[in-house]
Amino acid sequence: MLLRLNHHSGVPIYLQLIEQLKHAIETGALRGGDQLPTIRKLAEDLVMNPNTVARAYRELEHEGVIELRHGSGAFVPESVVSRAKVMRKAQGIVQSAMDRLASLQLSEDEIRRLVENELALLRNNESEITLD
Amino acid sequence: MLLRLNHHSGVPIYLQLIEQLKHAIETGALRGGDQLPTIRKLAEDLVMNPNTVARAYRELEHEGVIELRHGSGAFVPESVVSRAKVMRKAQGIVQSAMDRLASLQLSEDEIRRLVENELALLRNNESEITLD
DNA sequence: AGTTGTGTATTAGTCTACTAATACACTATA
DNA sequence: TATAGTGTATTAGTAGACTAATACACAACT
Repeated sequence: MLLRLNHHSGVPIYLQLIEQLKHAIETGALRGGDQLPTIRKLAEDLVMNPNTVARAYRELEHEGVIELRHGSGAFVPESVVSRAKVMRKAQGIVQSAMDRLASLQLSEDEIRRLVENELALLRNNESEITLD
Repeated sequence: MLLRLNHHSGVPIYLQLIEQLKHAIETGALRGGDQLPTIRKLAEDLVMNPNTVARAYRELEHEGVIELRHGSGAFVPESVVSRAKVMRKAQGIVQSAMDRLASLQLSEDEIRRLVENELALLRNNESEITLD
């Protein structure tokens, strides 16, 4: 398994870990039933605190991507296989949208704001203040 | 001009201001050549520190959306009119993509991660760590 | 020139996200 | 039931983002 981490990007390590582990599952590097590296083992290899790895694992479990067994380890459930297909489809949607946006000369921050705006609309929880 | 602000959403006020002011321009509530509300005036109306408004204005200028004239005020340059069209197009792209993603039952965080992933790919600045 | 209204800069306080240090609790196996 | 290996919980330190307090600098107008 190959993990790409960047300690100087400003992106929290635990988020990068989540992304990379998901990628490993989606590409088949990790398959249903497989056991993931131990929290301590991975923390040692990556030279970081076990809690940081634990946080990534915890969130992955919360999203249903992995399964944590207290005292035993972390495992990839069989069910994620079909989910991987969905994620690949989603990734394609995002990629084509980003490509089209990039050709419009938008900055990254502007793209992020458009996305956040749409997400907020799908949620809808705002109050109003009126000026003359 | 109507401003929608939410002090309890966790989204920084200055970012909400940026979004709302852009929206005002894109919808035509603010037109080319118009003067925006004074920093102090807007800060007073919205009951916040002038620096917070100033920050929003500063970033909007950095993005070319408004023009700051030291001692005079903040203005909407004529050039933003064509840009508004581009932004409307971009907004449409994002909206359709978000709709399709939402129908795939993705969480907001998952969508954000896909977006960040694509943005990173368009940039490309990572180092690798290999595990056995 | 003076005055008033404008944006700008500096500094500091507060809050939260992130990471780490450390101790705890569960499970498997001998 | 002992022990080694696993995930879990609590607490604290650090850094950065956000906002505010305050003083500065420029521009228009008399």
